[in-house]
Amino acid sequence: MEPLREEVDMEKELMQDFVRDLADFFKVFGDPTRLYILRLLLKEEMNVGEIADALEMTQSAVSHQLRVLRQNALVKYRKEGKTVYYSLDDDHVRSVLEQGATHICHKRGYVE
Amino acid sequence: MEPLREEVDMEKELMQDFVRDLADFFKVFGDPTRLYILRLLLKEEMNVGEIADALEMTQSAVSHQLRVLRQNALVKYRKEGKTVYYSLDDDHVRSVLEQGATHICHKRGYVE
DNA sequence: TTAATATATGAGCAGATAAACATATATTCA
DNA sequence: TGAATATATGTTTATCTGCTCATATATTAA
Repeated sequence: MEPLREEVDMEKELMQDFVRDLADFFKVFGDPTRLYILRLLLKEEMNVGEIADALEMTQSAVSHQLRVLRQNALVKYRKEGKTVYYSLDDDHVRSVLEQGATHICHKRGYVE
Repeated sequence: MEPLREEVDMEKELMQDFVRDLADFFKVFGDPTRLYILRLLLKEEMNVGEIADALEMTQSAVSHQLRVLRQNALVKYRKEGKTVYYSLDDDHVRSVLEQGATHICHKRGYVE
């Protein structure tokens, strides 16, 4: 049975939404500052000030990027008094970072 | 033994180069058009015209994006007469796409 | 060689984005 | 309550990016 015109359109739209979300997801990894932050959080939970100090960046810049990471569900946070501690949200984040790193290592010839 | 100042600087620079490369790598995945192209090439080798037709985009736009994919070693190509066939270069590309897709599926609640 | 076809590329523009700066909010402590 | 501290956010600006349009290159066929 042939699919209805509307079903085809619907499926196309769902696919487009998915691709847009996927692009947004990867876009988050596509900035050095955000990767530096994720790299820190890969090791341990940290608060905003510690991250800013470690990266020698302004608190504002770090906070803006943390928002991007939050909105895309790559990090989670907990509040303790005035301080906000951030950590990685999801093991997929770890996997994606590792896959990417592996690719770069191969490209650079660090590994066969 | 304490590392020399220069060694520390060197290591930092190498790390920064690595992070920059990694960001560039992910940036390539951070655009819907490029994901559409990769999605097509995931299934089969295609030439530029076929890709443009499939995506209903101009040949120029597709060609520009293929260059980005080429420069970042995500696709390879072979020439046959006037026609240039593109395909995925590397299995890491597949893995990264799958990891990303899995993340989105989880986020959307398609999978527990 | 000339025409036709497939692809690549340079220039320009409109929209997106990251950081700086200033300011707002929230929490603790005196 | 007011001051101090930690973080978040609105605005602006310089830079980057993806597309269009025009053009260049390469290959084939007449």
